[in-house]
Amino acid sequence: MAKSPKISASHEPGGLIVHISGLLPSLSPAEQRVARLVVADPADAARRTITDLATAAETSEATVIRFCRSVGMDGYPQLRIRLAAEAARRVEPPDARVVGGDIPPGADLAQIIATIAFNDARAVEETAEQLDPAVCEQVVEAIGAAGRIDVYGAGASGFVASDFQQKLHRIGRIAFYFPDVHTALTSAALLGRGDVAVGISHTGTTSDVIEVLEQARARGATTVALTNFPRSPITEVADHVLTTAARETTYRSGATASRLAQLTVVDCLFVGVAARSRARTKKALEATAEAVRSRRVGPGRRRA
Amino acid sequence: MAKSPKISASHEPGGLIVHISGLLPSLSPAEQRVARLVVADPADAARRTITDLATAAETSEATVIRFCRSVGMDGYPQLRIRLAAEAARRVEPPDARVVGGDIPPGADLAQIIATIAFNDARAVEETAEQLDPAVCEQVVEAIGAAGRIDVYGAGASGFVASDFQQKLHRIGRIAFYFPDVHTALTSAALLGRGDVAVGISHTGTTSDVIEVLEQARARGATTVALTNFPRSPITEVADHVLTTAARETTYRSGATASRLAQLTVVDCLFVGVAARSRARTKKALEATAEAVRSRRVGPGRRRA
DNA sequence: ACGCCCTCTGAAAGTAAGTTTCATCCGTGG
DNA sequence: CCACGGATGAAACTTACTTTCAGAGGGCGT
Repeated sequence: MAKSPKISASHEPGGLIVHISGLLPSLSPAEQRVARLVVADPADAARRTITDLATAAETSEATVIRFCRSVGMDGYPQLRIRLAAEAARRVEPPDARVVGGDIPPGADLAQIIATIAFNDARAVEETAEQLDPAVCEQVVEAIGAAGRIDVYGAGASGFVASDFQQKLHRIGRIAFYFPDVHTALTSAALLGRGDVAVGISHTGTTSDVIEVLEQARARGATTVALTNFPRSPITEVADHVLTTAARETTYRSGATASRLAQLTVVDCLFVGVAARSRARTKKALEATAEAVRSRRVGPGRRRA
Repeated sequence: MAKSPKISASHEPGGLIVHISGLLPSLSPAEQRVARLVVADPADAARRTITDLATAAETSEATVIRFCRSVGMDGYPQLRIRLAAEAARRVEPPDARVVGGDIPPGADLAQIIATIAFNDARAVEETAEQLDPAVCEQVVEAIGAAGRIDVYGAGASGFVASDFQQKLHRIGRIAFYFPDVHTALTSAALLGRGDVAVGISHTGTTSDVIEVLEQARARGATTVALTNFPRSPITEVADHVLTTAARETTYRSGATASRLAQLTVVDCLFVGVAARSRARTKKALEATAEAVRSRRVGPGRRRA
């Protein structure tokens, strides 16, 4: 019976739907059908009986129950109630077209802007809602006490990794980021107990990042994963897992929403670490700001 | 007949609790006991099973059902769901401190997270609100028709510039980004009529970026500025000005909120350009996604 | 005061919903 | 080709919900 993975959902009163969509890829096909129905219309799902929902998802009641357990609920009634609560909280959708997340072919610029902003803002909010402060705390602790911090990320997540590195560096922490896998592996091999390795991967399946994190862990470093999917492979090599909550649309594979969510998490960690030693940090920040001042012109605001 | 009073509650989705307490005096003693429990803690009631609630109210299940009917519900499950929804709705706005924008010295992680997320989301939303679709349209036109696009940015804005370059490249536009000022200047000197130069600077005062943009303009390129300050120096060398709306807090000079706002704008432009030639774009996006597939592992699964 | 009737109430029977168990059916890897 | 393990639905089972019904009280007319 140690079977049910049961990713904890208890600490995120607001983000059940988000939580479910994050878990979606890790569910079995039949469970995914259920999940999709639930995510598509939580309020409606809450109204249905288990048999009803099972039928709608073209599966059996047993599968629905399995789904409930998979997303961390005790059973169907609990899911139902949480869904109802979630649906109630949901603010009015601005516009049917906008909510879908995808952009209609004939959209004009104003529509595009509204859609993107809406999704981006949502990703940020929902990410914050489902972030576990306890885990963040542990990560902040680890980073604050670390001898050295390595941040890994590839592709789009590489930007975020690099951003994090820069932030940490600015407040006087010894942090590195490597655009190149080989260099990263080399660095990971030099990590040890008390050091921290942070791996960022939206999908959680980027083998480069996973390998490096694995290496870091083998060397005794504390490993942290930042991903959108709580059961993706990267989480298996991480001591602490932080998740974002972006539901990417197919069309804009530029994947900005997830990037914003990642940045938000990174920023939370950054501020958390900074807050641990406010005085020292402030001084460092001022010094770095001063350093670039000469590169600025004018009074920062000029002309009537 | 005509027995159950069944005061309709269906048309007042928000006021179930109010509704119940309103007709509390008209209920029978046993039902009143149930009603009082429900009103006192709707969320708790929603969690209980009918037997449980009956016991707590020192009555029988039958009475609970009668109570449900009395207040206009079909049965207990419906009441439960409505209660859950109701209880969820009365969650309170985050916290006064959170709205302020700055982070109090003694803040704990949860507070920090809420504050940051709130500000980040706000920055994105407000940016979208004040973005001028007409200007965006012109920029999109210019980029869509450009022979070549240069994107400039330094420091934190450099990330965004680089991101934009990558996005444009992904959909087959010829775009460049230069981390180094000298290289950027060289490139700007090679621009001409029909080309586009985009300068990104949060403060709008970064001399490097301004100079490069100026150079580009002198060569006949269309220049675009993305900044938070509509009257900053950079706007004087730009044909089109796009602004973000982030109010940075002093403390987190990492400046994430402004970065998120910038990314959102960039994304809007990107999608706008992409939408101009959907077919070609989609093909390009698919090809690039395919290219990194081999770098992904596993089915995103394998229990803890 | 008595008894009739009417409402309130919970016990128990009945029905529906939710949960568990188990046999079967794949696809995977030896 | 077989053994294995996960996924799945049918059916047995348990729990929750609903209905029925009879008894307890209480007002009120005689």
